[in-house]
Amino acid sequence: MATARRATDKRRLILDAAIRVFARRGFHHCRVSDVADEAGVAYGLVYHYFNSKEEILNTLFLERWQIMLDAIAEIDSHPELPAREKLYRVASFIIDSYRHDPDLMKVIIVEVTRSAHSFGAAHLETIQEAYAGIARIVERGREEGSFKSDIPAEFAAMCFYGAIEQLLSGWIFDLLNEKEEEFERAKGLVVEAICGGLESAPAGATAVSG
Amino acid sequence: MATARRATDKRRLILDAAIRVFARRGFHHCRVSDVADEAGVAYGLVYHYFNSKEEILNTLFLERWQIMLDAIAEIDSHPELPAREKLYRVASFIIDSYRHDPDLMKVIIVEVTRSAHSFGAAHLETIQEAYAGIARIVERGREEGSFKSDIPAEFAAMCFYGAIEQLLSGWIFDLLNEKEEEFERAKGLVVEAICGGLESAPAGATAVSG
DNA sequence: CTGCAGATTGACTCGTCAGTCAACCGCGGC
DNA sequence: GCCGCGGTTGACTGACGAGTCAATCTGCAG
Repeated sequence: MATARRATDKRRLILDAAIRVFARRGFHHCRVSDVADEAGVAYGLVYHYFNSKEEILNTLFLERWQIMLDAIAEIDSHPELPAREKLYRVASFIIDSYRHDPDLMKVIIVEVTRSAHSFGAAHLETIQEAYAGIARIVERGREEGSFKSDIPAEFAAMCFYGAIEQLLSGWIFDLLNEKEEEFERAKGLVVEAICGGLESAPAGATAVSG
Repeated sequence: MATARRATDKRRLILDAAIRVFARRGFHHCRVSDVADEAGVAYGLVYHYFNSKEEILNTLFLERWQIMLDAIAEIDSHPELPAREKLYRVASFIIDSYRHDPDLMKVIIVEVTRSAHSFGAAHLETIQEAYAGIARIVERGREEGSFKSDIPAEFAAMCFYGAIEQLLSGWIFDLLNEKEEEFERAKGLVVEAICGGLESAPAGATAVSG
């Protein structure tokens, strides 16, 4: 199996190199040879493991997105948790994903999630599943009475996800500080902003969780 | 002046054609000849009015973004308006921009605002001015006491803008209904979600004071 | 009518890659 | 020691598309 092992390693090597190269130069602005060079591998080998440049990006996206979908489903599978806590965990997961592998998240967001042409369109349904997962959490919050019923769950989910993606964009574009504490702080703040709202509660009704 | 007039017309013709073509196929997936054809103009004329394909997109972006920056500043210049009303007007302006010219907004968002490579990076400062403008509104809300002080204004601005951009993306990607009523409804909902929060305000919770 | 200046044309150039392919290696089996 | 078969190599091709440019047109001024 030593052979099989090594073959797998090279494939992984190429994928990891692609993450770095795509993150650095962007999918459209880099050459397949850049990926091969970064991986320390011959040009042709890339085409031994992948049918096209696009397939590399598709692989990276699907691999990672599925992990996120599973995480969201797992978080929502605890009936005892309040909706706000669930959303906090979702925000945590996404922000930690960025913290742990910023290049990969950058590639996924910039090249797929936010790219209406080619990749965004191709993976539209997969992307939507994340919104749907978040919407399910909000829906439960509505059912249990902790969330308002006049904001549709799907709508709330898009606002929540949009806010988080904007934060990630802030880090990606270097508009936000990437210090460790900032990540932790952002988790709490984004949940407070979306769940608690920006307005101060006149009658002193702002709930604080955590 | 007849000559100058016609020259201007052709330039505008090319810009408008570019909006349609960029929106339909994406900046990277269309040829300069597509733009020329769409404008009903010879290939070379595009290069008479613009130095490069990129310059066309830059022109479109700067033109429109400045209008938005002015609108935000104008909205914020009314001291008598409460912060929530100001944010409502900002949301209105952006959503109406999309309603009025979806192709242009699609191009700006997909190709510039959400494109970390090339265009997004090039116009980073200009884009940031919009966040700053919204942050200024939030800051005033904090000062006048209607907004919480524990969420930084810049952070709140990014959440607000992110939520709106996500909605526009929903329309762009055809995830959301483009009916007239939906646009109006979305304006109110997004402001309610961000300002009022998702949580229903139950009696008696700890108030956070700052 | 003539000539100039700017507008307009579109065939052509030229660099750039994505993807191909024929040859080459190295290891495991016989 | 030889064979065969994945794994590996990188020079090459073919398409494509941005940008150039010399020729042509058009309208006006003298």
